Amino acid sequence: MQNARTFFMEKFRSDCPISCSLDVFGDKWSLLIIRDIMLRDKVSYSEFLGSEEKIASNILVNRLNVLEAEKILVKEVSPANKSKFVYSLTQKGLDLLPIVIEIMDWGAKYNANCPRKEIGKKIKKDKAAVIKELSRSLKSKIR
Amino acid sequence: MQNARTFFMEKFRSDCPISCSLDVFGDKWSLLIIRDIMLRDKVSYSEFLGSEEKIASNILVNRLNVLEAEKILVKEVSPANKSKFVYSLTQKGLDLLPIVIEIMDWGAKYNANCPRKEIGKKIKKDKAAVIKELSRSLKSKIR
DNA sequence: ATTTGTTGTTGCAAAACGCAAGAACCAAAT
DNA sequence: ATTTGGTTCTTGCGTTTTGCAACAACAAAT
Repeated sequence: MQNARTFFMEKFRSDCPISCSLDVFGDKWSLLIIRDIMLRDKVSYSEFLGSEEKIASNILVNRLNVLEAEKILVKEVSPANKSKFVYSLTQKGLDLLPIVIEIMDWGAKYNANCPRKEIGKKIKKDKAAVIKELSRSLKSKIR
Repeated sequence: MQNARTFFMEKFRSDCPISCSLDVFGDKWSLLIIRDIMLRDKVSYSEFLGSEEKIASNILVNRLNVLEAEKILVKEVSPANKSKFVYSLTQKGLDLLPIVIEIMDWGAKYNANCPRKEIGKKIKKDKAAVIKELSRSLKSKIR
């Protein structure tokens, strides 16, 4: 049995909250999965696998497992299809929404090749309102 | 000579602004360098190298080069010490501030081992005010 | 000339990633 | 019972990235 400090040290580089966050989702894929759930109504492995960025299946499994272990996502058998799993956000996962929105806004602002769609224009006009609205509609789906 | 589309494809996985952003700073180190500049008044290679997370020197050089190439940072000879370089944020780099603040807030909220310091408590109380205030004070230093 | 401070490089081992193929599992259809 | 189709997950293998340690390059100060 290891104490809390040992556990912490094995997992995190420092006690800086930014560093700790990046230890969890600081990679090129994790937040894209979160995006798919938050903004594209995707919920299953096969839907994530189909996204345009073409994540490899082994990487996807690994990231889903990490996000589940971190209690950002919850995995359940689909009510509609018993041979399928669906992933839902937890409150902790939903709280990533402001980060995702800010990243989207920055990316749209500085990439001519990333045309703002409806959501992007709304963000540019009133970011707080978009976060509030989305947060409200996602709230009803959290586990 | 390649056209813009080819250039874009070689660099980015898709035209999603979130994906494009992660293509630039989606790793465990880039935003820690930005944090050091924004919140800890660090400006030089040796100062970044000294941070508690202990980045390797080759990784640091690589990330600084990427951030400079992306026009997030600007590298100049130090006015005070001619054998030293200092890195400054550009407007594009400064615009990462809301992302950094949101990540810090999330990390502090969900890690018992990341006690909120003064800045963290301010963020919890009034996030927008902190961003506004910091943005204002950093604005005078951008290149 | 030597020392000191700062930035950057190199070699090598370990870890993570990307890709392709296919295995495991389950449910529904035949 | 067997097959089919859909979904999830694993494996092998080559590539890329990372981490680590030592050290090289350079300029300024002594």
